[in-house]
Amino acid sequence: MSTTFYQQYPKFHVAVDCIIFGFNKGQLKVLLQKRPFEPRQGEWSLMGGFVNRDEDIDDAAKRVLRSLTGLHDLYMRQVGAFGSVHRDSGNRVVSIAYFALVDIDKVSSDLNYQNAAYWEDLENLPPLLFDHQEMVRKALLCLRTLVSSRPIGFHLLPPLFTLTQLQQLYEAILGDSIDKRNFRKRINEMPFIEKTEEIDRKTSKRGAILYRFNERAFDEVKIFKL
Amino acid sequence: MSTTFYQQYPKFHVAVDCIIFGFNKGQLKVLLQKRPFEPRQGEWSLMGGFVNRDEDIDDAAKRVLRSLTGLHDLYMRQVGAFGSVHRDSGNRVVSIAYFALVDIDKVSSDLNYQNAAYWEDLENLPPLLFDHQEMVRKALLCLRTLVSSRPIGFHLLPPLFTLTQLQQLYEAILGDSIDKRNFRKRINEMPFIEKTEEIDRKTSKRGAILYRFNERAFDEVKIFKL
DNA sequence: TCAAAAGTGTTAAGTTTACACCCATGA
DNA sequence: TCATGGGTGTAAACTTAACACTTTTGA
Repeated sequence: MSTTFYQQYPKFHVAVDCIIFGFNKGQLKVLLQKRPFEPRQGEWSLMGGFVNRDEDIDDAAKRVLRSLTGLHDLYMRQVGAFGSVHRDSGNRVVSIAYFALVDIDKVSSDLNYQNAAYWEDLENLPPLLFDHQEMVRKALLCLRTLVSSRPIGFHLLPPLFTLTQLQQLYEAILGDSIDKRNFRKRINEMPFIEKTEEIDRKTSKRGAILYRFNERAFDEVKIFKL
Repeated sequence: MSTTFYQQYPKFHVAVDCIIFGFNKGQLKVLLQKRPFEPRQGEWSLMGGFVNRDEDIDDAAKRVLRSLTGLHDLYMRQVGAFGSVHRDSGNRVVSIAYFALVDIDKVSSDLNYQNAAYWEDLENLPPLLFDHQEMVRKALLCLRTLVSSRPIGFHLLPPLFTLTQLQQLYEAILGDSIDKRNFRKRINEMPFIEKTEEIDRKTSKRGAILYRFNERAFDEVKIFKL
């Protein structure tokens, strides 16, 4: 029987840990949790969970993300596996890190409250449990690489956004300032970023034009370009 | 006791699978193995192994790589975790894929023979076991991204190499042809690629200058640039 | 009326691409 | 002597970077 051969090898707990990025007031944020169980209860950590017996690891990540945000569809990518022997002081756990991008306004604050989860500025994170700091670092690298080649930033913004918001988002992700005119010129060349009729008056007296990401138009560009 | 909390969760076999890239005669190659055990014994697969109880996952990958190549120091990077429920038909196994770059001449052919391992052209791979095809695809994407931003190609070449070899290597990795003069111009601007006094006469009557990668010079460039 | 954010083009610098011939040598 | 792979520079196209003032309006 085939399982016999496998059975001589050790088994491990397998977990997922999620780096949930949000964006608000020009700041990139990460959703952190006060760890609700021992060991090291109360320390700041990423939201995680163990993989279930009949669950794909990606589905485990989706489940954890859903349980903390209430969101069913969100942008999520694997960052990598973390498997040092002593990375978790409780027991041997191999953990797969995922990052997710969410519209911070759509996240359920009830669920955040129930899970003792809080948005913290990426620039000013508290010390984190285990290797979670390293997971965040790698997730940010992943995000930077992706955002430079694909329009995924929209997942961090509300459906309608101003160009100033979009620019601040890119600056926050890339950690560098961008020339306003050059930025707007580039955006103007992207047919999938559409001007709307709406005006935002929250952040300026004059008001700023609201834009929208048109996924359909983006897919068309892809067809012709790739 | 802290382990109590963890114990309610399931455990899984955790494996590593290695995509070992080599380069010979203008072709990128992958080292494949005839799977030596059931289930699906005899099918083409990547070289893999289970993670040991007190072993980091990276160390497990190094061990597997060493057992098949005889090499202790090789360039290796994690590709990602693969964890679909039914990816392995033998049992539930979460597998972490790693790719490695080796100088094909330094690989022990005795060990290859003992492990029923063979170099196959990347362009012309046989059907592979489980999700190994997908692992190779992701590894190649990883490799392309890395090779475009860092000088890691040297790990696939002998210590001394000609510019033609180097160009063919880049062409094989990127899957695109490169203009010879533009390529050489770029290489010339890299102080860490050093001309030597040696001439290679294997591939041409006239002979070609052999070059060498100077890691120390590369590190100096890094210090000033980063 | 003024403070605060929105919006708008041009030029220079740098990078990338395209392209064709001579060289050295062993067979 | 000729076939084979090695080696070399320039100009055009394109991309990126630098830069400053006017507009609108609520307080």
